Amino acid sequence: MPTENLDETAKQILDAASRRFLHYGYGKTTMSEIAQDCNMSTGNLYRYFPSKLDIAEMFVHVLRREQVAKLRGVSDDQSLSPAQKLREFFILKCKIAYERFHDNPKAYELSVELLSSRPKVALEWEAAEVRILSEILLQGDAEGGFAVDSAPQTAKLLLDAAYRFTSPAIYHEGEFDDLALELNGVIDLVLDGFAWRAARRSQDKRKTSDASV
Amino acid sequence: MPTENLDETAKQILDAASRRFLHYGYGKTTMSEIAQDCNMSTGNLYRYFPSKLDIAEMFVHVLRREQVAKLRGVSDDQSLSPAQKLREFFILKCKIAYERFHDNPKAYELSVELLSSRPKVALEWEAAEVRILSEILLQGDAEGGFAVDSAPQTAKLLLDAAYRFTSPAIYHEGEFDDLALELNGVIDLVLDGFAWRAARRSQDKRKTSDASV
DNA sequence: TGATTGAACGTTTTATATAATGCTCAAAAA
DNA sequence: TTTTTGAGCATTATATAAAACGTTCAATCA
Repeated sequence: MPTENLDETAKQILDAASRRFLHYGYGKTTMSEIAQDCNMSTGNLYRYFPSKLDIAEMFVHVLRREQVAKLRGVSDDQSLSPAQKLREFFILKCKIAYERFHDNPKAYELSVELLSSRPKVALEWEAAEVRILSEILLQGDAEGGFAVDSAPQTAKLLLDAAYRFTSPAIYHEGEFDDLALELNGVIDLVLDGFAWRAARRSQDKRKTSDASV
Repeated sequence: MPTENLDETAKQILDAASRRFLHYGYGKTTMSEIAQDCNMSTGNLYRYFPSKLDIAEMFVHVLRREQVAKLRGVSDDQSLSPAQKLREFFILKCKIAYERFHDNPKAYELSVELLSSRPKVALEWEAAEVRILSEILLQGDAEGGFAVDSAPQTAKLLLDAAYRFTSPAIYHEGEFDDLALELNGVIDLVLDGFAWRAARRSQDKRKTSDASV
């Protein structure tokens, strides 16, 4: 579902719809308004998008791509250790969720509406994050700082543990810094868990090589 | 806010209200229905409870006391190690949230309504769990399996990490066993984190005692 | 032929009028 | 005096009518 493959007209529709979604929200923008903005009839919209909800899905898809790109940026940052990447990944994810909610309530509302009508989208989003996290975990495993059996499974586990801080569905009254502080506490503990497993693994190895001698 | 201190009449009111809350939900039971069940007028209800919401608060307070008692039972079980207690605590909390949602939607709905009108109640509930968890953590610290600096702070951290599995606000479509499996994965990692900290602490101690020689 | 239109259809949302509810308090009962 | 009552008030919920909306498709246009 890439934005690039879109027809020129489809892009125009998406653009007009996006402006209205951001300003007035999903429920308060009508198909005829979008059509008017594009100087066309409502019927013609359906030649480019199957439904209004599909326009919304494409809209959040664009937003989401920016987020995933940022998260991938953390994973690709060569100056960070795997442990630092893990921390930065979750702090950034937390920040994205926090700001989305506080700075852009319309986009937030739209995401909620979409996820309730299209649950599969949430699974795709999670899969994208699991992929990025898995890379970080495998790097940590290779360099010896972590010990990870199944990277995707462990990635999912980490997403679960950070859920409280990163879910857009949870309203946070306090400041972001307070939230980040608590999240860092969880990450500290998780990293210590990985450290323990890495230590145990190298200990096991030593035993095995001793036995084989 | 103990149930024992209640007037005989107040107990009768709470009893009648509880039956209706469970059967029809909070919104669908009226003060006049409660009054009828107690053979009294609506006005008289207000001599024993300040408002309908306060009856509801007392109702969930009773339910909640049972839950906290169960959780405390885990903490008091002498046959379990601190690590086992930690695991059982969260699995039980997860089970309570899961069953409340699936088996008793009316009570669930009531809790949601109460917590949105009375946010302080949620803080009290958390405080109760932090107290129980802190005891477990301190025991683990004393016996050497864990290393905990601030027990209440660490307890809150653990509640955060398990939020996804234990929050009544999150709907879970799958089976409980699947949920528990994932939760166990998080607990495994957390326990390894404690083990690492305990190992580091004893290592530091050795160094310190070496230096003092 | 391929693209576009806009009236028409069933559904959803909104506006409104009506009923019901939570709660108070002066009066009555105990 | 203390307890209870129930009509009355302001607010909330419900029912209903009207408007608006998403979507379709036969007709029109390029």
